[in-house]
Amino acid sequence: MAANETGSRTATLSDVARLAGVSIATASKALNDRDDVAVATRQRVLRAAEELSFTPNAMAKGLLAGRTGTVGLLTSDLEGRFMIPILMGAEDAFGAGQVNVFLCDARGDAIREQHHLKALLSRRVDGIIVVGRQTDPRPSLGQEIPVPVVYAYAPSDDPRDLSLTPDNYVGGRMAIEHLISCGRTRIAHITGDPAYAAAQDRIAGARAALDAAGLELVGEPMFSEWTEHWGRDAAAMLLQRHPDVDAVFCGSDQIARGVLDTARDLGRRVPDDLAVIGYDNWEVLATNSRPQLTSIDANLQQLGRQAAQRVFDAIDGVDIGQGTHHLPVRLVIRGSTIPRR
Amino acid sequence: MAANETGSRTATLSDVARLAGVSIATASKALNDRDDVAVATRQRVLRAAEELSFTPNAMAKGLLAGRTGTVGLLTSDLEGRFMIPILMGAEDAFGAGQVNVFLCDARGDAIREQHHLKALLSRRVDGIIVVGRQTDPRPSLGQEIPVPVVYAYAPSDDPRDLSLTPDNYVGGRMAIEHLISCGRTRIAHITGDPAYAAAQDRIAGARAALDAAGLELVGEPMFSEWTEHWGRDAAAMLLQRHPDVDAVFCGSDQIARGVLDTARDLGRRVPDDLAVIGYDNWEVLATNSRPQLTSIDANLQQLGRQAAQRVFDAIDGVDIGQGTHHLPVRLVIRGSTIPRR
DNA sequence: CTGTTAGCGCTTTCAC
DNA sequence: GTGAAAGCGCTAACAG
Repeated sequence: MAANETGSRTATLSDVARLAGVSIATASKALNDRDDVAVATRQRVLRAAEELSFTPNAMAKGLLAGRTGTVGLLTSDLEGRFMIPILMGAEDAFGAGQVNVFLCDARGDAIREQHHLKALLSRRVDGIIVVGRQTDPRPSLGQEIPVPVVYAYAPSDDPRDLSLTPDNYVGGRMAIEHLISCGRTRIAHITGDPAYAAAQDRIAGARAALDAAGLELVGEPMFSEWTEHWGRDAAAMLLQRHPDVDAVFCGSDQIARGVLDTARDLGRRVPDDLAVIGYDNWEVLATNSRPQLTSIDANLQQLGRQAAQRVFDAIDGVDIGQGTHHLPVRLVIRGSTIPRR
Repeated sequence: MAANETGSRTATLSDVARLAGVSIATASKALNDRDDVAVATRQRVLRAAEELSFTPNAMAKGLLAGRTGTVGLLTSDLEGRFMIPILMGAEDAFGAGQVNVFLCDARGDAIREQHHLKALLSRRVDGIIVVGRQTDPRPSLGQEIPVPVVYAYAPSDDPRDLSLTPDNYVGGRMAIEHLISCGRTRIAHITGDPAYAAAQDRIAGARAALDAAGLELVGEPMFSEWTEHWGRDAAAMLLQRHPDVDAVFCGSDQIARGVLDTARDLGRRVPDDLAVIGYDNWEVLATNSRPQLTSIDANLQQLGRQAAQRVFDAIDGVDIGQGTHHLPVRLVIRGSTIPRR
């Protein structure tokens, strides 16, 4: 019997009742631990259910209850590195209870997203989390959705929605403050695509921290792609133009890896001659570099968990508020900024 | 109205019927494109549905139809790199139609898996895809599941189940054949944890290819972790012990990155002096190295798609067979084995 | 304590 | 063409 086709229809509550010799209602009560059932009867019902390997039909239940114990996760870019931890966090928060997650990947396509949204609504999900692929604001799903919606990572462009997004401004500030506290004063910035809100927010934070210390960025921020290649090329240019830099704040761990490569090629010792800090704390990159990479971690899993929690709260009727909330990030210090003893 | 609590209950079919001035039955027929409805009536019903933004209740439908248009995706390691493409492939295959995916991550915990399985069954999913985190066989869910089950990546340990897994043997063979076709004859192998079936299968394939060419591996396969660190250390040992190697087959792209690093440090030119081939074709690693990394791609997205297709077929009553099927992998050639002109 | 009854929202005969 | 009625599997009053 490949891939299991048991001919027999799955057992229903009435099958259980019949086998136990009681009414459906009594069977229901027994199975749901209601206290107005004789112990002996409950035993009999439980045994019957066991024997038939009875599994209650969640849909029938949902039909009555009005809630399905189901939430929709509407992502736009499953492949993206940032989606996964958020998704895990959400799954975690839900997984504990009776909730299951519908995963829908719109592949960044608005039409598909609308289609998925419709499907979720028709499945009567109790709530929806929308996970974007960047921290740039995305179009709101609108205010007409009959269930609570929370936006994670990419905030909604409608301030009436509730959005949770990592605090890139503070991230940029923390990175610089760390470098300064390591005694660096000639700090440059290499980052990715200037069109990303993330890039700009981090720069703003970085500049604020420099300002506060009476410092300035060495040269202008260098923009291009979020890749190792760019990190290498940019570092080469930087070190030639400004040989006196003593630290580089990188917009991503990938860029930082490239910077480390070039520093090595040019005989600059990290962190002694040059401190390097990355962003995202992509473990597999950050812990396998030489030296290991100090980085800013956006706590995405926690962000996902919080989004889920908010959806829960809203389902329970709690007012979860609105607007875009910037969640704390954290600094993870490794050998690329602090010499190991 | 944050997070959208529209006070009014979502519209039901009977609301639509009332507004259109017809019976529920007629409204149902009109909305489902049944042909025994007058054109004018249908128009009226459709307009009413539109006006109330009526969304049919999939659960009520499912109760009647006996199928839910829903499949369960039971993964054991969401974080893993291999899960995602499979998951995407499956979502793709399903997404086209009316099917939605329930995502459950068991975090590699059998208890949690059982719990999730129960939840899926009670939600009356039409089928289940089980995605493992390695290519080592995993415990079967058993033959008692009332819906079709397909195992992806990690095969089931029960041959009565249907499993789809990448062909690591052929992958190993292809890697070596490619190196040989590049004129290499002194080939070594650096790989990860010997306890992984993947590691052993690839070695077996590699040895077969070497045999066929009358060659032998240089030294024994070097086992440890699947990390860049190990790749660097192993390469250093290898090049010292066997300075005459002209190619290294690596068990993962991460290891290969490490090997490239060391080769560079020791002044070995890649690919001229030393050809390097990785495994997994992890794009972000493979395309950002110097030179770019030739690698074996397991076509995971396609594997996911196929798994979904099989589940579909089984739902439609097609016999999908049983046993473990090894799906083709492919060689992606880049600069680490072939000099760029 | 237990069983009867009435639905949840929808589709589907089967009369009219 | 259209509508009344019978459920899908289950829970929640309410009687007994």
